[in-house]
Amino acid sequence: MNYNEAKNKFISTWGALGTLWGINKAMAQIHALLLISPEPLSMEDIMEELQISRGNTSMNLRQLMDWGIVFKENKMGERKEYFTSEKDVQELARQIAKERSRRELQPTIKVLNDVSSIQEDGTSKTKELIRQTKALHEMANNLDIMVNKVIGQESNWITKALLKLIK
Amino acid sequence: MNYNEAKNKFISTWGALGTLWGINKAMAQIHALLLISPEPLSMEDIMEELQISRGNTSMNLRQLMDWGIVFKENKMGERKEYFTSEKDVQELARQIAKERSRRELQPTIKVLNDVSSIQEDGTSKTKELIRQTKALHEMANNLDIMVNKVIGQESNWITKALLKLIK
DNA sequence: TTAAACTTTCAAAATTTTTTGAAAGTTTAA
DNA sequence: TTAAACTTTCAAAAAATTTTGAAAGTTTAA
Repeated sequence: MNYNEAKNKFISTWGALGTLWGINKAMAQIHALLLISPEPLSMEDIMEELQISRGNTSMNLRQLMDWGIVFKENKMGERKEYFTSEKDVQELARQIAKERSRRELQPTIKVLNDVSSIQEDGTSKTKELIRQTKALHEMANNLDIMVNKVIGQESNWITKALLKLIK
Repeated sequence: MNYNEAKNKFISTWGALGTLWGINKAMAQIHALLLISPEPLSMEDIMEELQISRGNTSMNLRQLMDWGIVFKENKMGERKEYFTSEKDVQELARQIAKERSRRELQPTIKVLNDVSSIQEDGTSKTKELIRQTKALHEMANNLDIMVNKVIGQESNWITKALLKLIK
């Protein structure tokens, strides 16, 4: 496998994987491309490399910036905007964990809390609803605590967390 | 909020959340419905409750069974098939973690390994591709080890893992 | 100012995913 | 056997998501 084959394989795998996680292909591929690019890339560069339209590129870059994993960069003396991604994969994971907690875990915990707090009425279906949503609430909450522990940790956390879990 | 409001809120939230994770709405909602149902439900019950077609119900039940989180049950003296979900949420999480590792993490690790093993050629772009895919490989691998630790653990693991991480 | 060089927006088109429902398949009881 | 009671399959329809590209918007240099 030479450089170009490897690059294409990585970008397309990352795209497919994104799809599996509810992230669209273009967004995941732009991220993959920036991640392995030693230099910042312009919108033209990205469009050209991935064969996607200007609008698509613009919108997905914006989303990646909202996620806090891609940044604008300006080269001095140039009007054009360039983009880089977060290069430290631990920091990348931390940022993604943080955003997913904020966007998904926290709203879920809220709903589970509301639902599990309904008035017990003695029927088995109400009992079961309360029991199960309470259990899910507790689990989601513990997960969120774990995620936050990990977010607030210095670099190399994944290795450290692993060690703690193993022993 | 009464029982029906709570039930509907839970089912529709679970559906929306599934969508965010690449699981279709019907599948997530069938799962939610079974999770809070004290009794096993038939296909008719599910179709009726969620207002979805027979084909849709059949296909999604099959997927949930492939995931190992929904089971067929036969009531004696009845030909109809009934379905229940895994009720223990820790076991549920364990099963989901196991399947996601098998379906997503392991293939990803394989590709990252292949891509990061290309021949170094002294160019900065090759160096960066190797460096970044190696870092991702290491991270994916550590995650997989963590997941497997956790899968192989007895019930209540999430609380235990949490305690270990906190101290 | 103006206009060139860029980026963003958004309605429409393309694509992908999900859902439907009827036909085909299966199982069981008689 | 047959037929009733079910479930599964799958092509077509519907729905949801993604992508396009041109027009509108913005910024900078002169």
